[in-house]
Amino acid sequence: MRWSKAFIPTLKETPSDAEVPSHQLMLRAGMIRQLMAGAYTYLPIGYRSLRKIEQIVREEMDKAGALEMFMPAIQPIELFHRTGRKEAFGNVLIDFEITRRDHKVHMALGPTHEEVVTDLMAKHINSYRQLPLTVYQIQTKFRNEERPRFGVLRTSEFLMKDAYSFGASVEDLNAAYDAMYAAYCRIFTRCGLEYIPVEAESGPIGGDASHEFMAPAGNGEDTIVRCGGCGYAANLERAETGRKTPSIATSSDAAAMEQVSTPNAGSIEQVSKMLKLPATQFIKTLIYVADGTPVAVLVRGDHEANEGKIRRALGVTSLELASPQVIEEVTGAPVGFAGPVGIKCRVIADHDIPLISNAVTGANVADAHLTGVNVGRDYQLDTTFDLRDAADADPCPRCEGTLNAVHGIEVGHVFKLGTKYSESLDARFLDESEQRHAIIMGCYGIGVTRVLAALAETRHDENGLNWPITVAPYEVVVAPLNAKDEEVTAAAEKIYAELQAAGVDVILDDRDVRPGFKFKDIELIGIPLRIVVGGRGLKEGVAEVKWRNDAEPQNVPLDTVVAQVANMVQEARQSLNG
RNA sequence: CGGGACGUAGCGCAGCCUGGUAGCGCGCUUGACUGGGGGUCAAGAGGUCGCAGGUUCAAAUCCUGUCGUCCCGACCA
Repeated sequence: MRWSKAFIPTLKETPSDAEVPSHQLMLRAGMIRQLMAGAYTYLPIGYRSLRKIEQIVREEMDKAGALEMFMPAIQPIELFHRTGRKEAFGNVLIDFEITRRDHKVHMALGPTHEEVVTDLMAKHINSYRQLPLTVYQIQTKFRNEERPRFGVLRTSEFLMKDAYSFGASVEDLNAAYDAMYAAYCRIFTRCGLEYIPVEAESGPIGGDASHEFMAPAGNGEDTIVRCGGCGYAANLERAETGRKTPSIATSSDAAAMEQVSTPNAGSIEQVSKMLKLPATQFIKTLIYVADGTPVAVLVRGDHEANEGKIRRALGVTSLELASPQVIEEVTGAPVGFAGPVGIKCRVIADHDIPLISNAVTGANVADAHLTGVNVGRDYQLDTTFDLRDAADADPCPRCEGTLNAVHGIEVGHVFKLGTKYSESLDARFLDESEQRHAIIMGCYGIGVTRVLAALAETRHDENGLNWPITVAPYEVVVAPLNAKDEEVTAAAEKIYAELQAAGVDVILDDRDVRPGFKFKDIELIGIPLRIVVGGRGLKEGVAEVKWRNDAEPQNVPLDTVVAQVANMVQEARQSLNG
């Protein structure tokens, strides 16, 4: 490619609408432009990078035995009714009616394709002999995000690779899942993206039925915890902590319990400000209704209750926050003043609760709190549970290490679906003994556009982007410093042509602009390898070669520069592709 | 859906409070010079001030409504 013939509208200044680095830099580098909130055009160099990621995904999917196909983005709403996902998706589903002759057709833009593939397989799979089978596609997905944000990280229209496995047994499912998991690791490695596979919500099957692949990034929307010691990593909702039940005894410096007036202050934040005591000194008392019975759940004031853990600790199936009426019945006070002292229902507490001496709690009286509340004396506990979200610095559940909370961007998800869709869409097969079973499914997604954004988000410096060679829009740029100097341009043209012939993805910056201008653009876009041909070097018979990451260029003789660069590119590719 | 901010040239912004001539930087066009880190000089082009209504002799400016975009939160199979 010749830069003079390319369409790379770089920006010197940062558009004010862009907040996060990936958005700012991709905009500035001329890779994307916004059409409206949550919808972006990929300009030529942005699309080149996107397609390179796509190709890596494709190669690894094929290698893992998945078969590529292509399903419609428009889907009949009826399929979503059958699986109950019209309601589950709610407003996220983009659906509409169109008129065809004399009748209306109600359809949706696919937010994903479980319904479509399962329907397809329902019609074509009859026998266990046709299984197992994994298919995939790379296609645009549509979701009406309530709040699109962070540029290309969260959009209403995005490119996704979605794969679906169909098996006759749990063994089939596990094999497909493991193959996908391994392929994902290779994909992200080849893309040069740092990633952490984490245990995620397990869904209907339980166990290790779901993993998310997270790219650690400060602006990531998800929080995960990870142990530096053993590598345990999990989604915040799912993460266990290594905390144990402490000794439950009244503190030796327990103060007298006192009731204080806290008019109209029902939240921890308000009371904390009023009493000038930190939230860590508070016991948060949440009233839930568990399988029809009210239960008080105690967590420390600065912690978040985890409903999944509470449900498991209680061994119940239904759990929801109690209504104001129930709360009044149990506490004798309006919402906001509940506490464990004298409460009229079962109480369960998080491990951290007995450790709070002289705690502040609601008084179970309107507009009043208690201070100096101590376990054993003022309220009783037999044992404690892990009832809250994991937090930074919690002990690891698997080893002696410590958990660290990190933000991450979800770039992939593998999920053991089971028979949820095959049951509702009647996708069944006959086994060896003519028994009919629902096909056992798995689904596996990669946000292709998100991988690109995550790379931009994590690989940049003050000068611009810094792409891994496998994803960069061009691997190498050849920059003649003076377009009017015939010797310089001739030398650059020669290098450019020979690199092309050597199979290197190269762009020639043949624009008639000053050197500094070229350097800035090249660094902003983040082309990994730069070859500079200038009058100065030419006199000595050398060109300058510099990696985007290097501080200083190295001089390479003109007659070997092509061979050397081709070699460097080859090695860089290999270090990622393996 | 709750809270907040912003819409003025392609981009970044000033002007608005206190109504009267639409301005700056970058970018763009032409020419000359220049040629190793977004260069200099000169001459230019480019605007329904988001949109609609209202107040006024007069509205970018004041009032009302509306649309759009961004941020925080809720939500995210």
